[in-house]
Amino acid sequence: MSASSHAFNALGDPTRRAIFEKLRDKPLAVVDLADGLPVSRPAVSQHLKVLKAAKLISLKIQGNKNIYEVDREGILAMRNYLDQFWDEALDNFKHLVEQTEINKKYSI
Amino acid sequence: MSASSHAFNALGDPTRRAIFEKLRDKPLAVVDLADGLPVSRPAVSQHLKVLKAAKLISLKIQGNKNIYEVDREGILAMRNYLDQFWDEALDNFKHLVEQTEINKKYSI
DNA sequence: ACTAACGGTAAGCTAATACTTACGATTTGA
DNA sequence: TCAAATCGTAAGTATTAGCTTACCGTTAGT
Repeated sequence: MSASSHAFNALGDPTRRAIFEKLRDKPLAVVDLADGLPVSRPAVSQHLKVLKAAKLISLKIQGNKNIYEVDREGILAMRNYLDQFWDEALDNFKHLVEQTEINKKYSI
Repeated sequence: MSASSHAFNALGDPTRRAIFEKLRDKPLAVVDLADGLPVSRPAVSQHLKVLKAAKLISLKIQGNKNIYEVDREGILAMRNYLDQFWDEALDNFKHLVEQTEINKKYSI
């Protein structure tokens, strides 16, 4: 099982995408994530578990609260997967990200 | 329902990913796609329907055979979605693809 | 013309999964 | 210290979705 396969599966669910999109702007606690969503908080917790396993989000515990934030590792895995099907821009893009500092730690 | 949501759902299934990956190198007919996969040919047809709806593949009918090939539109939709969560490389990449001929028709 | 190959769809079954409620552990703050 | 808040997990249910077999229409080739 590659890393990207978990990620595609994770974002395949509409509720998980909604959670993921809530984290786009800023990190949020579980209660804040559940707020406004049409499912219960335990359901959100279960989705967070899947997103975390896919390395699409990461967790930092702040006392009482569990703060989740976007993790680029899962996103990068999906991008690399998609790039296999992408002829024209692929070479140019790869050269670009090789020079990008933030990506070096993921060793593209 | 955005275009990318269908695409993530489509690639969330391992059998569909296997089908999609078979099309990475060259277009294939349904029988050729089903060959080697652990599911029946009708199952493959059903998966192809989902992949096509997600605009990840397209179809050209050649007489007897239905030839499927990778469609960049769905891939591009997913990339654009993921770029929303991608701070650093985003701006540079966007400038790059704007200059890439093949992408202009999708109006990034 | 007739047979074989290709492939989409329908019907039905089964397994996966998203959801709920209930519970317990930890932390905060009054 | 004790009540309230946060959040993960377990158990159970119900819907989803992927699979099979059966069937039918179209095209290719003899």
